[in-house]
Amino acid sequence: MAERCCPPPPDCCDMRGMLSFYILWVLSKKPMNGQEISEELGKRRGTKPTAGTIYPALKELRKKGLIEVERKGRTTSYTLTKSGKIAMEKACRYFCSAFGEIFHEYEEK
Amino acid sequence: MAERCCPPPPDCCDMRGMLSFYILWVLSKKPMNGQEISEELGKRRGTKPTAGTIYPALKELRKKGLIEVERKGRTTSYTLTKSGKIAMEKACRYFCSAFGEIFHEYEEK
DNA sequence: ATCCTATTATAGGACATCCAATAAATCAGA
DNA sequence: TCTGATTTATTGGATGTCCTATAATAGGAT
Repeated sequence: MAERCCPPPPDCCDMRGMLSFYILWVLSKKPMNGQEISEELGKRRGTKPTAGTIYPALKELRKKGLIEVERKGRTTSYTLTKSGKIAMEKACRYFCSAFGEIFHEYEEK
Repeated sequence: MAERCCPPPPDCCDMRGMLSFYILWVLSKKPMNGQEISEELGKRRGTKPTAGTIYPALKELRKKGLIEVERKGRTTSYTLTKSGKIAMEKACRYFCSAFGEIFHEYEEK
C-alpha cells in the first residue's frame, strides 16, 4: 500500500543513519503517531522502520525534550516541542551544508 | 588549518552515517590517500574522521571490490574501481531521492 | 464477555560509525 | 645514524540504527 517515491537502498554501502533527524523532520510537518511516522519514513527512504527501530528513537527524543507525547486511546501522538523545532532547524542547516554538494551535482544532470 | 565550509554537527541528534558512501563520493573526484580523504570529509561534514574510523571503512570497501589500493612509498593511494563507480552512482541516486525533499525546502528559503 | 486487530513497546543481536590510544613503517633532515 | 614528522593501521569501547521476535494495551465487533 505504501506509495514508493524512492528506490530501495543500495547494497554497496550502508545507508543507515539520520533516523532521529528524519523523525524530527517529518514531525515538523504535523504531529503523528508511531505508525504514521514509520509510513512517512518508508515513503521517503524506501524502507519502513519497524517497531524495534522507531520506538526506542522516539523514547530518546522525548528524553531530550525535543518531542512531546500525548496518549489518545489506542494511539500516541508525537509533537515537536519548541526546542525540538529549533534543534530540527539547526540540524537541517548542518545536514544541507554537509551533503549539499552531492545533491547539487546530482540535480545538474 | 582545515578550511571549514560546514558548521559543526548539532547535538540534538546523531548525524553519523553515510561514511562509506561519502568516501566513494570524494574518491569519484580523484584518487586520494587516507589523510586526504579525511581532510575532504572534514571540510564537508565539519568533523574529520580519525584513523580508527577511516581505515576500517577503506578496508571494507576494498574487500567489496569498490576501491583499489596502490602503495607508493609512505602513502597509499585509493581509487574507485569500475564497479565502485557504478555503485557510487546508484547510491547517489538513492541518497538524493531519500533526502531530496529536505534540501529542496531548505533551498527555498 | 470474547475475539480480533491496531498500536505501542521491549528484548536481544548485528553492524556501521565514531573516538582515543597505540604501534609500525617510511622519509627527511641534523 | 638518530630523530622527528607523516602516514598507515589496529584495538577496544561506546552509541545509533536496524531487524526479528515477543508482549501488552485498548477499541470495535460479534
